[in-house]
Amino acid sequence: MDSTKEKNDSYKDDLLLRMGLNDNKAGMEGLDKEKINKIIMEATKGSRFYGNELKKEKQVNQRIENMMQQKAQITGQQLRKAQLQVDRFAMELEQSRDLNNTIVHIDMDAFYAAVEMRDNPELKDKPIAVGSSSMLSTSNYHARRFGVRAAMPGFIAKRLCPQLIIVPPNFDKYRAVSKEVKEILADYDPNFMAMSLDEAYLNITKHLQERQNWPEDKRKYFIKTGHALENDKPRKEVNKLSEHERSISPLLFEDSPPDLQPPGNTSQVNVEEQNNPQILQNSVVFGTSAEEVVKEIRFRIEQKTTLTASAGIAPNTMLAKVCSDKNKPNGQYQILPKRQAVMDFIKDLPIRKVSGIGKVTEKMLKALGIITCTELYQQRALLSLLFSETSWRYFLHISMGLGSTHLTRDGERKSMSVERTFSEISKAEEQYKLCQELCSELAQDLQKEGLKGRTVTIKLKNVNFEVKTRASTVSSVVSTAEEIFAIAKELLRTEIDADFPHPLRLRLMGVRLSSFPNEEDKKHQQRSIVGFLQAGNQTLSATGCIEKTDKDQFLKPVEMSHKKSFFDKKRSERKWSHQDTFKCETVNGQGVQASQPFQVLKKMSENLETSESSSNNQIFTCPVCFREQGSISLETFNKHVDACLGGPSVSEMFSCSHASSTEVKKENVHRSFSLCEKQDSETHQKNTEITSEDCVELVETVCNPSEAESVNALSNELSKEERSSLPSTSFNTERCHQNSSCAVSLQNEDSGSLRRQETLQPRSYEVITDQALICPVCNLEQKTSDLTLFNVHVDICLNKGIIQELKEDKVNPVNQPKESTKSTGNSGRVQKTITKTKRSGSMTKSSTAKKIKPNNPRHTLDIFFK
DNA sequence: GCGGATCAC
DNA sequence: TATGGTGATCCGC
Repeated sequence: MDSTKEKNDSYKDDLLLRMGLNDNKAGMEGLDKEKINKIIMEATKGSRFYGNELKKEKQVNQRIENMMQQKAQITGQQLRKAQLQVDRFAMELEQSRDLNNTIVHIDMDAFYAAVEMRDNPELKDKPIAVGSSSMLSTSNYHARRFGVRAAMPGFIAKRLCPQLIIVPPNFDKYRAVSKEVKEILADYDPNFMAMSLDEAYLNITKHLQERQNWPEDKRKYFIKTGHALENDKPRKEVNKLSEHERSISPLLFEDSPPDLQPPGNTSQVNVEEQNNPQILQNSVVFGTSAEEVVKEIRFRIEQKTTLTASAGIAPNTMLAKVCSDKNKPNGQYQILPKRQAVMDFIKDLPIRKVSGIGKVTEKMLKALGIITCTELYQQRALLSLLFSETSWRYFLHISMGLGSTHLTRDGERKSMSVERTFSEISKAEEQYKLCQELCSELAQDLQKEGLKGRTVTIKLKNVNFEVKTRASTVSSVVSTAEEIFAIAKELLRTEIDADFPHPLRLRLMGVRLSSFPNEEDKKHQQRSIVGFLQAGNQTLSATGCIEKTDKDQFLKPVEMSHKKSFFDKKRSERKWSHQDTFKCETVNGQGVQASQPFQVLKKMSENLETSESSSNNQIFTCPVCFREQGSISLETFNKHVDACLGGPSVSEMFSCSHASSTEVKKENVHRSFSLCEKQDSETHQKNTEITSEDCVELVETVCNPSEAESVNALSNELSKEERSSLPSTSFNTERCHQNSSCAVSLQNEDSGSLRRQETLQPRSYEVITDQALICPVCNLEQKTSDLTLFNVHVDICLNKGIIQELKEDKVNPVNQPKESTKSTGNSGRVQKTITKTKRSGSMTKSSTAKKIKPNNPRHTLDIFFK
């Protein structure tokens, strides 16, 4: 959509802040700004929505106040020092300024509304908006004169403009039109970056070079002609294009018929049809400059879709985006690739125009007297003391007119979610049901992209518009509706319980899955799998295609001998960890990583499970010696691998493993492990040194009176449903050992952190036992036969234990995490040690200046820093 | 890793 | 009567 930001400003800012400073252009016809604001206020005042907006505003004001206090404490010396450092960076930036690229930002004008108008001539001269009575996606320019904007609820829009026609969105249609536009764009930059259905960036640098040698013929386009009455229209449009674009006013745009062609004639002129003399009556030749190229693009878009687009041309994406807004609608603007041209343009540019500077950032900067880019530059030293490094560097880029000069390809998706707004739902039953439905939907979407992830997040918005998110990360990826729901349900339950006896009065619920394994992870896994299964094992088919390089690596171990193979490394790590004295240091919040041999086995077992032939005897290839092991049982094979590794029996590891895992960061998790492990070591005395030690260590660590209670507490955390539906079993050492068992081995890592080996995956588990699944935490038999689900259950149980532990911590402040934490002095609060610092070497900041939470210019940052 | 916030579209 | 959905990122824990 074009300038959603501006729409929000005029609507919300004026509504809430009544600052009257934004450049709302709604005044010429329709309603004047004051009247618009009055109507909006009347419609909104006293609503819950408004109440929440006020609350949020107060928070922002508080942030600003904090910032101002910090500002007041900054000394002249600090500022001078900062100035030097920032200027050094600014100089580097200046030196690396790149004006050699021609970036174009294309933005379709009032896209959805324009499509609807095009396809329904009755709407042509009327104010329309696309959306629903609760929310509008966009409005046409006619409606905008009444203050009707995107992101405005339809019922308020109706008050502003009673004649307003609200059209429900037809996304399929918009997608189809968008595709047509993109086909054109691809001619100029096959790697163009689509930001949405109606917006895209192009890098036409290469096209421009090639175009210089193009004959006129190649730059010639024929104007499609409709019936006689319309004949002149297109030509007129084209002529307009050759004139100053500024002369094309919104009024002209509004008045020009959206359907230049009669409805019946849908044929479009394109390159293939150019030779058809019957269609062609007129033609236009575009020049070779960037400006001409963009005119050509817009011309072609209009010819093909009967829709207009606006465009910006500049040396980088940030500027191009701002430019495309300049002569909207149906206009274009160029910043010439000269430093001075850039600076002139930037000079008085309000920072709010820049993508990434939103309402809050604008307000915070305004409090510092910063409205334009010039002011942003002038205050650069101060900003470096008040904002995070990410933020002030971003600000500096903007203030110097810098941005990305190349378009980065879309990275991999990081999350997927579904959420829904509804009329109040307060009954827990209905909330669970809804949650389940959302999980199902999400699972379907995930399946389409073949995604699995480890973090489930639920989002709740109550009737007062207060938003909460709650997340849980489990050890193995999940993707099915059942798996996700098992986790989401518990998160929801915790929230419901927390407010008991009051119900959660919800107006929105959402479920998100994230922590998808990245490419690295996948390759890693592949390698492990291939290593085990490549030798003529059919199960390869289950893993899909294998990369050649990976394959080679395992097929020719001898040739690889000069390098340390993956397993070699793991083997030495393992030995090293055996020799090293174990230190029981935990880092709060530290993730647990799988130790390799275990991981490998897990993956292999998964493969066995998923393969069609899951008989016990398989042909295995040892990942250590790379010898085929013939048709043997898994257990025998495991023993062989162990022998190769010189480590403990794999079968022991299996039996000494946990059916699930979570992060070992809370003590009660240790406790449950210890209890279990204790039993385990009694029955299995052949534990490795390291595990034995660990067991002792752990048992000692938690050997206090509350330990048994902790386990009980965990099982008590289970819902009534679960308790009633499951057989009540006392903690059973035998089961603990056979079915789940707990602590595996602990490695001493470089960081000195305590890590637990990745616990066994359910499928591995299934390989070795077909007994009932009993949760090692709550000790209850689980109904499910789905092992992933079982795993999820155990993770949840463990997480619940963590929650329980936190509650205990609250009650008893003495019970604080002791490792890797430091007291902050005054407050007595405990902070986690900073393990990672993003600060660049040369930059230091005043220790007194606590960072203000900066804005989050998502893709702007992408664009800036990639 | 979690939760709140900000931003874009 | 009534104020969206999806995805990303950052910061401080």
